[in-house]
Amino acid sequence: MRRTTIKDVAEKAGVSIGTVSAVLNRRDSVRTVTRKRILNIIDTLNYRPIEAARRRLGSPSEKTLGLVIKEIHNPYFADIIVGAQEEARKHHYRLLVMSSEQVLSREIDAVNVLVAKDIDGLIINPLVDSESDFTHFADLEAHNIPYVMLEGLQKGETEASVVDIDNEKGAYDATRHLVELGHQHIVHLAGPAYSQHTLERCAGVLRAAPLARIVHAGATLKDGYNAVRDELEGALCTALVCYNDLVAIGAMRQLQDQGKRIPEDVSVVGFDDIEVASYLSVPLTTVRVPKREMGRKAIATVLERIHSSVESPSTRILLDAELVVRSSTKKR
Amino acid sequence: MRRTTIKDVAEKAGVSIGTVSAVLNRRDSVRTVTRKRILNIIDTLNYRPIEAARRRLGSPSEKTLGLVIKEIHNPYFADIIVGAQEEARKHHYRLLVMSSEQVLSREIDAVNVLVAKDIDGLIINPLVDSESDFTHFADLEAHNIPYVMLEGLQKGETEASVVDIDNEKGAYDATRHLVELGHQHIVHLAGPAYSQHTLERCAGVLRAAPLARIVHAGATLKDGYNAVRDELEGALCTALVCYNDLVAIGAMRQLQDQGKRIPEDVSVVGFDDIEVASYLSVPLTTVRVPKREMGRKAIATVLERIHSSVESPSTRILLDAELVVRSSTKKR
DNA sequence: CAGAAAAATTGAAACGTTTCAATAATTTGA
DNA sequence: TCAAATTATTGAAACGTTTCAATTTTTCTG
Repeated sequence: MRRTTIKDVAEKAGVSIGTVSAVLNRRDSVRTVTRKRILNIIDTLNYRPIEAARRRLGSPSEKTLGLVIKEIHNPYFADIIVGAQEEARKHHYRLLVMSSEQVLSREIDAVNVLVAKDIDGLIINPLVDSESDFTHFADLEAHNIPYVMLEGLQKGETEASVVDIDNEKGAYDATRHLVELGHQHIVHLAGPAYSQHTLERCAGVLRAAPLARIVHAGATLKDGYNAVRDELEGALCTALVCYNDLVAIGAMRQLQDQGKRIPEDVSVVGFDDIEVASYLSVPLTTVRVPKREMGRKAIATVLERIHSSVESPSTRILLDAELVVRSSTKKR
Repeated sequence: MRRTTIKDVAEKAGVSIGTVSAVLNRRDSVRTVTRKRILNIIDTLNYRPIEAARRRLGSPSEKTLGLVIKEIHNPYFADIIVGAQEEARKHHYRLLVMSSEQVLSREIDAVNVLVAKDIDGLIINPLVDSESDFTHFADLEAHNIPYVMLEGLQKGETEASVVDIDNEKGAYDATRHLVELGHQHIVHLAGPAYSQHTLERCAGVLRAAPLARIVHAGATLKDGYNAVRDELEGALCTALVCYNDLVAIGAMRQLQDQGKRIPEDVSVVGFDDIEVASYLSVPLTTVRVPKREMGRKAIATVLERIHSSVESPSTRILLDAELVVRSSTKKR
């Protein structure tokens, strides 16, 4: 049972495959009658060109971009995806999304698949990992596929552009807010080791409150819940700066389990401003990250690189993030 | 600046492209010395076969499956994706995810892209739409691409298998729970029109509580929030059955804004059991849907179809969903 | 209505791979 | 050491498209 090909169409229409191809590619050199006849047959035969065969130097197939995120569960990424999709769509590009689920081998794998699927550009939120030998980025460069990162990487090896917010400043603002409210015992539930953001946000917290205690937590609801349970046992703590909103929600749940009230007993600040943050019983004070905007900007940036013939220099675009004060923080 | 091809490798290694191809495809007919030399050169040149060129009858390229969901923002889908990814991985398949964001044209588009990218099978959570002419499903069939739906469609036109839960029963159980608690004024915040689940769940609610009032809401946080604000103005209502957990959370927020307590004044039941449901200040009573399991099962089912040579009959697999009682519901 | 100009169509090469029959090189056995 | 057997390599066809120069058909002009 063979797949229908352009040849079948041509045969049935009594024309050459060249003519069918011309119709397919909307070249206006085909007579209206012929075009109609061919279009008809395409329809009856339910023919669709096999994308894989369309490539030829200069005709880079359906325009497709790839996006590799760290985890599908975090609404933070959902927003980035939506923004990216919007922008990609606007420029008639398709977006293929893959998630590394915080495993480096999967990140590498995802990049490989995407490259194999012949994408024209890539957005990636890379994992930070000492194991990382950066070959997948080297591959991208070797294949001449422009890419943009949504989180800078330490090593200067890669020449990629970065679209992000100023995480240090965001964390500083959040912590500063607590300090101004009179908090003296601030704990920072820090993010996962595989994230560059973790480092940047720690730095911001410490700049605003040098005495803050840093506790390793993670990036998920459970991480926040567990960190408070395991690390804050009876510890002196009047305010929590969380790596992100999910961690904050998890932490709040555990705090509540321990009979502590928010914000009366403990103030909590999140990060990201995911939608649900404002729907909680105690609406969360958090740092609003322009997630969609980041997605959009990232796409716009790769697109620029794709279309500029000259080797554009790598840039670092930092969007604004601002503190949104709601009900989870209170004067001490 | 041409891309490196197999020819370049062959030339540099002083062998024929056939030999390089043999190495690439792990055929054991290549002498160890030759293999090593070629592998080396592949490495230096950073060569990677252009996937697009690998297709030939019988060698269907990198094994890839597609997954089309309705919206990226709902954690419900995140879990399905994770389950699907797990199962796909286990069988050495890759998963490409696209979201229709509740727009039919995008769903069609997504299917087209995926087909063009040469997927071997597809999982789709289809939009219900009167406009839908089902051509994209017809296309899948014409291209002989097996697919599985995560939500049945009314029309009997398509012969696809379905993996789902018994939504009618789930909604019945949820509502029955409220009835048993003595509630007489039950309102159902129903889902969006584009979802088959909406119909099924309405039916379940009405079977358990024929007098329940059905209010059109939607599937998002905002939908829940707005529905309660606009439709329940002073209406008699002691219990809410929500289309899903997101709607429930939105509704609870609005209820709270109106000074109502949960569950003392109003009991609320959700649907899906997304992770955050159990982290809320008032943990949500909800119907637990085995989301990962569904993702896994769906993949397993397409895979079966892909590998069975005979035309396997379409099946309808219903997984178990059960009510999880937490704190958002209370005796009247 | 002929000839020229313009428009439409054809046909073959090219894209980068895999496959497989044919050939070449190596190993084995006596 | 030689032929046979085995193993390794080659070369060309095939996959389904696009492209573009060459050819054919149609339209226009006087």
